[in-house]
Amino acid sequence: MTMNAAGGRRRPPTIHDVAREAGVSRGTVSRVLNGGHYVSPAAQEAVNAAIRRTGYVVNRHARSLITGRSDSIGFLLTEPQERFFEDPNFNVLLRGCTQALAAHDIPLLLMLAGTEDERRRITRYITAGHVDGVLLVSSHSGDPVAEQLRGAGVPLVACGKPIGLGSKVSYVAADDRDGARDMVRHLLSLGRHRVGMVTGPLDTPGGVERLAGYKEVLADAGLAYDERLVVSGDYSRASGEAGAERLLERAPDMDAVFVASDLMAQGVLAALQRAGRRVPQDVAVGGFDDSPAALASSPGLTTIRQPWDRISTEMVRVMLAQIGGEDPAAVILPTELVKREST
Amino acid sequence: MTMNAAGGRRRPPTIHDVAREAGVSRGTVSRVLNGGHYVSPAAQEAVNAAIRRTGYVVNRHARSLITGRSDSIGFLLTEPQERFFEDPNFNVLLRGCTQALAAHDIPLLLMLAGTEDERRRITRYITAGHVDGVLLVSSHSGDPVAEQLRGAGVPLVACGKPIGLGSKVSYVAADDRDGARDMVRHLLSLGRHRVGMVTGPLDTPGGVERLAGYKEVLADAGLAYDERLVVSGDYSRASGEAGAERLLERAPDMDAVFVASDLMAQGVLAALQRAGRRVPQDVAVGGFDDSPAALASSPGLTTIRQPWDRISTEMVRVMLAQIGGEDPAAVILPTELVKREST
DNA sequence: TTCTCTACTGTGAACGCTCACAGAAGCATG
DNA sequence: CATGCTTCTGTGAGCGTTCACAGTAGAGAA
Repeated sequence: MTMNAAGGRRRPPTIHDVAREAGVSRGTVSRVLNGGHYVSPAAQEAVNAAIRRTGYVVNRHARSLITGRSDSIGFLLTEPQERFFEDPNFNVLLRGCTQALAAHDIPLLLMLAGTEDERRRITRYITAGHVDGVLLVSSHSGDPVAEQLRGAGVPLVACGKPIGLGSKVSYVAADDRDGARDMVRHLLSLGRHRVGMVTGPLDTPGGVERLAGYKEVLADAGLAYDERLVVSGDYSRASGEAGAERLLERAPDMDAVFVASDLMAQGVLAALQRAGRRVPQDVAVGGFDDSPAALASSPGLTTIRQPWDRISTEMVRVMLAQIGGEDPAAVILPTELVKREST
Repeated sequence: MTMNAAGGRRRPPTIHDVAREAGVSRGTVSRVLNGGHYVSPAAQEAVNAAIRRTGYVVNRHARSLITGRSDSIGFLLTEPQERFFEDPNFNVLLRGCTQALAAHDIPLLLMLAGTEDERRRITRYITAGHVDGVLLVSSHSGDPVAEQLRGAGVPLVACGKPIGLGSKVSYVAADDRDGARDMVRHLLSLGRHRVGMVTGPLDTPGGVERLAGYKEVLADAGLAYDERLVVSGDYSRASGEAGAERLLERAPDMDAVFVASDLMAQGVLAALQRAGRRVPQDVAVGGFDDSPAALASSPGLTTIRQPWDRISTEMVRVMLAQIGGEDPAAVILPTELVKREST
């Protein structure tokens, strides 16, 4: 007596029911479901109406069984878990990818590889063909998981240029060097001459490139490279704090600092404030990422925006193209300077 | 000439291949795969050896097609996206659930419902039976998605007690009231008498319960409830900051404050420092959650630990029990006071 | 012996879909 | 009128499992 939904849990309609309802064959319904080529408008309409009437939704398992595709893709994070807990960039990227995939009706399977055990399990899961491809986030070089997946022929799209994986793996990245140049030019344009830098880890392309941009602009401006003005961190807040302390010690006359991530920049701000330096009056601070952390810090952080939305949509686009048989591709996206109160 | 992995992409072994290799029938292999009841030790061993030799992994789609289960479960977050970006608690919970599910070889599908459009899409996806159950994170009351899912009979386990969903939905929560009592007792034990509070949103059970605990302890200690000492926030950092400012204005003699989340407590610390109050000397600050934010703040935040690991494993346990046919259950877990430098 | 019971094993029939193929209909071309 | 081409449609087979059922063998009871 009640509607379908309540209690009963009756068997859901199949493609067969839809075909009968629409007065056509299974084949025609299937064709409508998959793009509608070679289907007459009349049949098209009849099938769509029948689908609406019956409330039919495709059984993905039956489809996958025959197509061999799972129509789902994995999001694999091989960073240590503390970084996942600390850095909101992951959340932004995760949300972007989830959304971009949802537009194609593809679910995202979350895979977090912290321990060695997890790495093994996840590798096995992926190489078993349970996902069609993997969106990879792993900044450090020599990632064994990525290497294995690539070897197994799993479509892979990395966020940021992966080190040591050859040209066979696609990636989407922001233009790190150009962004760094913009920021350092901005700092110089404020009349600062003692510009320090807290770099990212130098075994990552991002870390190297942002440092390269810094050096280039200094050279162009005729300023000598002073190694007392450069320390390196690991993108964590704590390393930013420690870095700033070292800089203040080694170069007390520093009047600006370019920090390779917003999270580290938060640490830098804290260290500067503790040391009694005013930001931006005494020391101007520029970050990188435009992560939510940049807005949350006080004063608001001037930073280089990574176009996270475009990065995630591009990752998904490249992934789908690759699953469709295209060759791996590299996409570099432009960054943008966002001025706030810290400079 | 090369091993299976490279280039070739040959057809993976099926249960049939394993059966032939082991000299038994498909049925026997299937029985070994599913728990091994009614299988002789000899056959058991032969099948396992054959599986190892062939590198067989089950085709989940074929299995799902016949069992009707998807063997995957969704993690649904209906919070606004800013909260997802700001609050590391979500990451902790997400990781916990991913891990707990992985132990059962069940993938986690991430579902983020920000816009109305996404809500619809996700609801359709879930009610279509593409997941076996949903782990739900949505603190606010009257969540229409949750209501619909419950109506459709989808197994649901919420994190935190859901409002307005009747008793038909399982949940796992920390003992908010007891945790709040512990914290306020701790603050009083330091000799403070003017203890303020920044509450969570009062349309959430967590918000209400933590406030109730605060009131209880004050009453037990014979202290009058002073409404100038209580402001409410929305768990965001910014609301903590604003709350602290209001408290300082309305009750300048405040010597301690209990903040209903660590994130808000970060904001409170910032506001206090800006107002020139020393923590903990002038004002002691206690948070709630023991989120990564508590460790990152300076001074380190005394807080009430929510047992995130147990919360996530319990959520998964209850979920699997429910899928297995058991009734919805409520689990309340004890909290723990973690002392750091802010008190 | 014969029967029953338990422990184990094999087999056919689904599950709901897509794909390849065959065929029909309509229309232009030889 | 046959032929070919294009557009559309229906049908059978099969994807890799699990499940129900039938059947076998061996042990113990009648």
